[in-house]
Amino acid sequence: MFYLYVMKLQEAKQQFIQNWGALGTQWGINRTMAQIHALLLVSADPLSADDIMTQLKISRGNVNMNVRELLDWGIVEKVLIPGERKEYFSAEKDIWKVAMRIVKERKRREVEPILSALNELKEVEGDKNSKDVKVFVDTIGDIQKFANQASKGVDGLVRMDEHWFTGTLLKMFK
Amino acid sequence: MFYLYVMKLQEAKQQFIQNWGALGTQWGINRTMAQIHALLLVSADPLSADDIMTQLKISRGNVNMNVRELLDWGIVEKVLIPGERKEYFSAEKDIWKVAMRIVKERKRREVEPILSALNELKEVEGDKNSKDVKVFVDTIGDIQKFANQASKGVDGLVRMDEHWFTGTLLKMFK
DNA sequence: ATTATTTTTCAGAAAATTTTGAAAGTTCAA
DNA sequence: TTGAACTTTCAAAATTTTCTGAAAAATAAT
Repeated sequence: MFYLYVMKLQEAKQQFIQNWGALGTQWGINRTMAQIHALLLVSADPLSADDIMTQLKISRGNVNMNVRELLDWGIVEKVLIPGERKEYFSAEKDIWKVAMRIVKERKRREVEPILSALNELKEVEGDKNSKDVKVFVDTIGDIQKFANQASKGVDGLVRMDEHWFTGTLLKMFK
Repeated sequence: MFYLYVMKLQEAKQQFIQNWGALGTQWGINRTMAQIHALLLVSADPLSADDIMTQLKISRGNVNMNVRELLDWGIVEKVLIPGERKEYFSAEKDIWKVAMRIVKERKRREVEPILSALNELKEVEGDKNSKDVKVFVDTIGDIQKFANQASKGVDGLVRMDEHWFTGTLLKMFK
């Protein structure tokens, strides 16, 4: 009876980890990183590198690399257990915070660099009456305006979150 | 003099296409697809498969495959030019509409399937007082609630857009 | 029908990304 | 110090994704 129950939970976890990994892939996040995140999300207690290796059947190097990345994203943290030599890891469980972090980081790492690159492109020389030049300058301009606006929207959301969002709005999700 | 001007525009376009391709990659969209999209975005007139092949230096098969995908996403359309045998393609230039489409499609194709998969995972058998089971069920539940809420948010935005958003809010971006 | 033009398909090749595992590096207790 | 326990690094290997190009299929003109 106990055995049956353990099997079912493990099965469900496994299923979730696979799904999460596949979703990550489609969003440009490497499969293993998403799987480690999923594993930590559904683990009641922090896990060591060895635990992760065993559960996901992946190498030590792979665990190390991807855990470091998750720490960088700020959605997993190192947990030191008194009297233990090993490092343990646990994931932020508040899914709103996780989403916030990801959006914020992607903006910072990916959107902002591109935006500043686009800035330079507005200085195209040439006849402003040429259809080609006009379409180019307009398109770049529109993308910039859009991205800047979206960027501000994200900032607003994050700022709000830091005040009362988690306490108030999150309750709507519960 | 004319030559100089053409060079600069071409250079700027090239730059934009490369940037857009790189950004796409990081977001799980294949590089070529993003590049074709970028090329069409900054082209005043519709382009044929041959035009795209030449400008991006890629094969016919590659063009065909990725243009089909862009058509599927609904952000590029086929343009038939009277008296011409070839098919031409042009991109939706309203960047708000493009963003809307992408968000909507990603939701439909990627988020919804995962959500329904998560549904099945809530039926984990076992002692509801076990810490492991509790953490698992809670986490899955929170993700579902969050994703459902976000999903509704997207729907709302899309529905609004179909009424007055493009006409009204878009002006804020211009 | 026949032929010319254009589009689609898809197996194999190429490129890009991810993973491994062993060696090097750290850290800490004795 | 030494060495055991643990973490990090990174070149090479494995895997996954993307691309090519030629052949097949479709389409339209003659």
